[in-house]
Amino acid sequence: MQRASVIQNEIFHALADPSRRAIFESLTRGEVAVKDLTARFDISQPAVSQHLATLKKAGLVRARREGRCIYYRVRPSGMKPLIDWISHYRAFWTEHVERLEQLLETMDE
Amino acid sequence: MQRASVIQNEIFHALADPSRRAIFESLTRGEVAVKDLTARFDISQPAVSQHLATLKKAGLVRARREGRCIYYRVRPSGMKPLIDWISHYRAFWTEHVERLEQLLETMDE
DNA sequence: ACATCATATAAGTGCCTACTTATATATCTC
DNA sequence: GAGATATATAAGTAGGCACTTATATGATGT
Repeated sequence: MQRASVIQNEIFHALADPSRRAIFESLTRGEVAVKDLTARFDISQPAVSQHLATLKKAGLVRARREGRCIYYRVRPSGMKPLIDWISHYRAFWTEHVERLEQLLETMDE
Repeated sequence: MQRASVIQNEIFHALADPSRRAIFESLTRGEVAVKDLTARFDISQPAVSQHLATLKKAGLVRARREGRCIYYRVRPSGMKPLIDWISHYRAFWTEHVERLEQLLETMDE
């Protein structure tokens, strides 16, 4: 479980940054080249590359070179550790959320 | 959608820190007082309180005073923005993950 | 070979954050 | 009320991180 939590750290860290999450969300709509990502966001090209490197290290995206361009896309199984982390407490959510779904709002205050 | 993403920011930020995630995981096993959390982790009591304040601000936990102790517990509906964020790309996951569940490993390399 | 385009890496900088110690606030006991 | 316990807040600090500009690497076209 040590390895898993290290990966979880990297995934949570990668998704914690708004710019990185925005880039990731862009990629969920399909493969995008770095230059196109750079055009979409108001940060420099190196900043985009650095974010992509972080996402890649976390296993959330993959890269593919085609000529001069490098296309990034989401690596679907990369989300698994995040989903695993959530579903690790699935029993808890089930017990508290699903069963008392309609009462959640009143529970909050 | 602006409000939602602000909350998402706070949740991802809150869960990005390993200590904070460990504290949160402790709370999923039931209500715990601050002093007991302080005993469990190798950080100071103020550090624990600060982490709890961050989790609380993100809507992930709630506090209840009983005498001198303050008991923290998970706020179940606090996870909703995170689950919403993931399920926002549910179609994507469905397409790539669920349908090709057995092929994920081979897809990775 | 050279110029251009696309991306990554290096190096530097300012801000954020996670921690610390010290102190304030709140509750209980005597 | 005084002291003890439990927690929160204040203030300071060191390290990390997200950005920048500058430069290196790599591919294409002429």
